[in-house]
Amino acid sequence: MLVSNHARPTLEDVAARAGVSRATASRVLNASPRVSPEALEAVNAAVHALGYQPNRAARALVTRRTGAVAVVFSEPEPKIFDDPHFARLIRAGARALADVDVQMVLMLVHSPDDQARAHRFLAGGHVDGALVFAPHRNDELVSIVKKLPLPVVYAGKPWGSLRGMHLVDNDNEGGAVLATEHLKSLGRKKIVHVSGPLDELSAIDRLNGFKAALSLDDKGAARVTEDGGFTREGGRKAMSALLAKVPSLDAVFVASDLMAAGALETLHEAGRRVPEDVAVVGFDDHVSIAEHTAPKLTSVRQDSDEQVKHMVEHLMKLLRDETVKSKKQMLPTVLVRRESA
Amino acid sequence: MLVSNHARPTLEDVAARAGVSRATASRVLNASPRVSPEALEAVNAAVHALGYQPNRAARALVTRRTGAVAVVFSEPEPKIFDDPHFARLIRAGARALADVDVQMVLMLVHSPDDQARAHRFLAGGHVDGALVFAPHRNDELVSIVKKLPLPVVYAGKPWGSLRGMHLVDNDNEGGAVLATEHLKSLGRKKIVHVSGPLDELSAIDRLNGFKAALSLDDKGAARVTEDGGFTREGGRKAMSALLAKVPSLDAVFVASDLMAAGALETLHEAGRRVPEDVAVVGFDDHVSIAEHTAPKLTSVRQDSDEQVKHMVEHLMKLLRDETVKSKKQMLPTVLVRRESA
DNA sequence: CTCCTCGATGAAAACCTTTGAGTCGCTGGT
DNA sequence: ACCAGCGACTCAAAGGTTTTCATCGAGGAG
Repeated sequence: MLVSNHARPTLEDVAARAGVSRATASRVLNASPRVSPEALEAVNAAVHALGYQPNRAARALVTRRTGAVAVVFSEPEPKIFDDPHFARLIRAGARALADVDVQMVLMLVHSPDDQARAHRFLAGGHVDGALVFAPHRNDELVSIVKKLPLPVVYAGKPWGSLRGMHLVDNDNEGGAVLATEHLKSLGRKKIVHVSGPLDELSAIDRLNGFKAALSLDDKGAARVTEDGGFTREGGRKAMSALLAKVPSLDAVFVASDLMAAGALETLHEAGRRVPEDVAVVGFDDHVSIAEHTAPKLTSVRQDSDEQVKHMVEHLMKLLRDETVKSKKQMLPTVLVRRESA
Repeated sequence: MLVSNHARPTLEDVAARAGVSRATASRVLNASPRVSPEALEAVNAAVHALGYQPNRAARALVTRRTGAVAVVFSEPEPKIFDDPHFARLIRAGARALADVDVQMVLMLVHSPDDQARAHRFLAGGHVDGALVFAPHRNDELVSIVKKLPLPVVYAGKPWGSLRGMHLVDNDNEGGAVLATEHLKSLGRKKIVHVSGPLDELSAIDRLNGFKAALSLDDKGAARVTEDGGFTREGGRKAMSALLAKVPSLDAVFVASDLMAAGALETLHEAGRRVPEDVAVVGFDDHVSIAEHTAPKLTSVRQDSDEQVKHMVEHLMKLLRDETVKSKKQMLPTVLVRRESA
């Protein structure tokens, strides 16, 4: 009976061993309610004994479902991937998708070439849906993806019209308000801001929160804000510029931890003590950064794991039920106090 | 998710439009030599006109090939993923696999649970092969993967017997020799070493290179070496310990850039000037780190992009021809001089 | 002119699963 | 006794591609 034939067992084999038809075996595997307890048990036993694993291709062929989803990062500046934020998102995606037993197909798109490839791939029906990370202004990829008849969930707000889109965003503006209010509550009077690149909506939202908390108009904000480009080096430079523009500053809200790390270095070199002379609040709460700066960084936490988990959850809902309507989900942010403010 | 408007064209449609049979159309797509020039052109035209894309599932069903390969990172300490090295490898993998038009299925395994899942997945025939990154000693995953009838290429030497394995390694030992010789050539007399965790062979190889260049035995090496765990924080601590153990040190070879960044901070705090008092050489040549330390870091370059590219190439060879024999490939390393040594 | 060879092509089987339609044996109502 | 209804199952038809084998026609050798 036990044939150690190295060919993988098929559903037919399972059915034969369980003494039922292929159809019944299939129904057991798909948890159909219309099977008797005996059949169910017999089939399960056979599956176990044979170590049966459904053939994904055959299943995909008939269900027209691939059991895979694409995770797409659109980012013209490949070096930004050095940001630990990126690693965190990938990690979260891998985990969340594995949990629901779907394959994660990772796509990194930088060049127009990559865009074309992504277009071909996504249009080719190789995946059931996609998670898209495309933070930049006027990203061609978003227009491409929008036209596809493919369920997509975005991370954050992509640039452009949001009509009919599904997305899970962090409350960037709220978090920025939190940070700024905290600095105010410490009695700081000259609060400045290192922003992210203003072609990303998350950076704009954070800037807006900063402005709102201080009741600043555009002009006022411009006087106390510098763009740090979401890089460590950018954070250094922006901080230098701010020290020059506003020598009397006593607090700074930095729109990312990576930039904050750079800003701290600049402040240190300039002889300003943190938090005594200058209070600093970051954004992201990247433990691997925030816990290792000197002093440890107070930061606004956005839970990327949670964000990705929600994205996956929502995409699965979309895949099950085509009629889910457009939905924008907003995740709360919270201030984590450490030593820098 | 298919839209009723435009059902995707099948090979049948292409054949009809080109006025040939499905078989011939298929032959064209698979670049079979046995088709007439006219047929070839007609089919290509039809493919283009219809925007035809082969159905992957159907193809997989008959060829018993999935067109996907797994990229597996086995790493008990999830936080290590914050290392930019990880991001770089993923990026390189995504690119290299996309170039040969195969899907990359990313698997991150931390826990025994993850191992079980990976086992099921890899044994389930869901991929044609795997690229495995498993640097740690006695990694259970390696034993699991070894038993699978699945073509696998390893990154670096996994722990244990290498019989019959395919791998692409960097010349860690040679690079370490390079670094140490360079420090010697600068006239440094008291050279110490911050190693990686000694449950990784790459760390051991680098340590061995260091020992070889200085003709040290185990005892001698122990006196001038500290384990920095491949983390920034570990680098700081190891450097402190070394300063205590060998106050007169005038050079240090650090087994990774991330650790070197930490070591530089410690040296700075201790008032040692780099490179005047202490010369520092890192390993990895991570531009995003090495270019942004103060002073800029001299480092041993290992080209991860190249490594991954070779891994993919070799795996593809394995997939085409089952009879390729076991092969260990070694990639050269080279010293990149900047300011720190 | 016939017989062969050979290259290009087509018909059809095979890959493995899901699923709608049909079958079978019971129960319970009339 | 009969029939409707029902639950549990089986049959067999897709689903789109590759590949083997047979066929067909043309051209060369005899």
